[in-house]
Amino acid sequence: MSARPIPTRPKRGRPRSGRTEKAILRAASELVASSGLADMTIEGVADRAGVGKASIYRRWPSKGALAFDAVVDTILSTQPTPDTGSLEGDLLQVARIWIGGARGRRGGRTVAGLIAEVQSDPDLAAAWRERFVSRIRRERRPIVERAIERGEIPAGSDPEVIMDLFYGPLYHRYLNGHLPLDDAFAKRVARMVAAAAAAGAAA
Amino acid sequence: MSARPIPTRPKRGRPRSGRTEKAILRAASELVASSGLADMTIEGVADRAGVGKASIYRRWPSKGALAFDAVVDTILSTQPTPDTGSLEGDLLQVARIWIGGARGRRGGRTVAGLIAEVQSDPDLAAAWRERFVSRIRRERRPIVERAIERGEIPAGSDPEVIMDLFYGPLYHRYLNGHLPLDDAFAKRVARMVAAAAAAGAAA
DNA sequence: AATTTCGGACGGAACGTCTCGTATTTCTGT
DNA sequence: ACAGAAATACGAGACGTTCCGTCCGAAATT
Repeated sequence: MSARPIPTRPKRGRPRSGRTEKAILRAASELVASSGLADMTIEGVADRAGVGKASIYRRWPSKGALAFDAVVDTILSTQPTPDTGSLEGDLLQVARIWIGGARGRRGGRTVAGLIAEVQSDPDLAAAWRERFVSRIRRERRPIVERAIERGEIPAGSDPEVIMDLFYGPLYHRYLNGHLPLDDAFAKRVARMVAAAAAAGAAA
Repeated sequence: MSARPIPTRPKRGRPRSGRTEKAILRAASELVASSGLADMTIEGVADRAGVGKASIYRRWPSKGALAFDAVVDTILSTQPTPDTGSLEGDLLQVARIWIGGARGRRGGRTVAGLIAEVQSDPDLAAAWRERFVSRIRRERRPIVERAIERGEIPAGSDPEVIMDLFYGPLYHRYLNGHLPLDDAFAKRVARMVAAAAAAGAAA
């Protein structure tokens, strides 16, 4: 699926050019940023990168896979895990960062485009889960664990359900756009999730 | 976007055939059910309906709009609003019905396909919000209102936030597929949302 | 010599537009 | 009242476009 930086035994023949790799990812990233993921095309990426299409298909199996690799690191690198001293405070912080991201990069539709892409491509869906969803949830897990250690919420609380209850509403408004994704919403979500967890409803 | 049953002044020329309209919607609906929304094509619909492509484009501006009209009524008609006597009971009932739907029709990916489609088409997104999201939320609103009347939750509780907190996690697992969408999850979501609302966190 | 790289050509699928000849309806002129 | 003209819809499908994913010959590198 993605480029493997595994240093394989040097084989015979001309080796792949690292320059080509970089140029493709860079071009794809730029095109997604300027035109949106839905309008990005493999041919467009090849032209901009000054590369043959075969060189792209040799490395990535589909448009979605390339877009994923071109974009996922940028998205992931922007969100640290806060430690404010309370569950609600941590959640609010994360929600604010998340909303900021959703408003930022190209109107924040990049992630929406990826989620859309993933709905009709099982392989890509697996990559999405493993390299994006699971990774973020793993990173945010200490928020719940610390809340348990502090005695804020019961020890048996399920971090997964708490994560779903927290991220679910954010993505819901983000993808449907039925109501604003603003700071007031961030506060309410953080407060409600913290309250539900404190009440032991996640146990 | 959709067929208007408004009795307009009869214009000159041959009127549109209601039979053609029905045939197109029926064919589109069948194709979505059998092949999935992503694989439905306008040409396929035209062939199956025994209709020219122009007759489709005369009525719907895009593939997404047609798919939406062909499918939305079927999805909406299957979900009554329960009244079990408690907020948590009502929410659990809705969650179970919702999950049942997500597992039912063609693996339940139809709604996922529509949400994906909507992410890159602003007009379709508006139709989605108005004719699907808002409609369901309007129908489910009594669940929250009754809970307020019963004194289960504070009078100032915001039904919209409660809806987001409830539906958000369901859609989150549905679209990402990172964890199972089962009855245990339904119970926990219902319990947590009810607990958060009872604690007055939605006020 | 072996093997992979490269840019680009190629065939295929689906899009959305357009034209054809025909059918159906309203409008206009007598 | 009636005939023709005008307008619009119809099914069928050709058309040009875009993009996909594969294939090809030549160049590059080991």
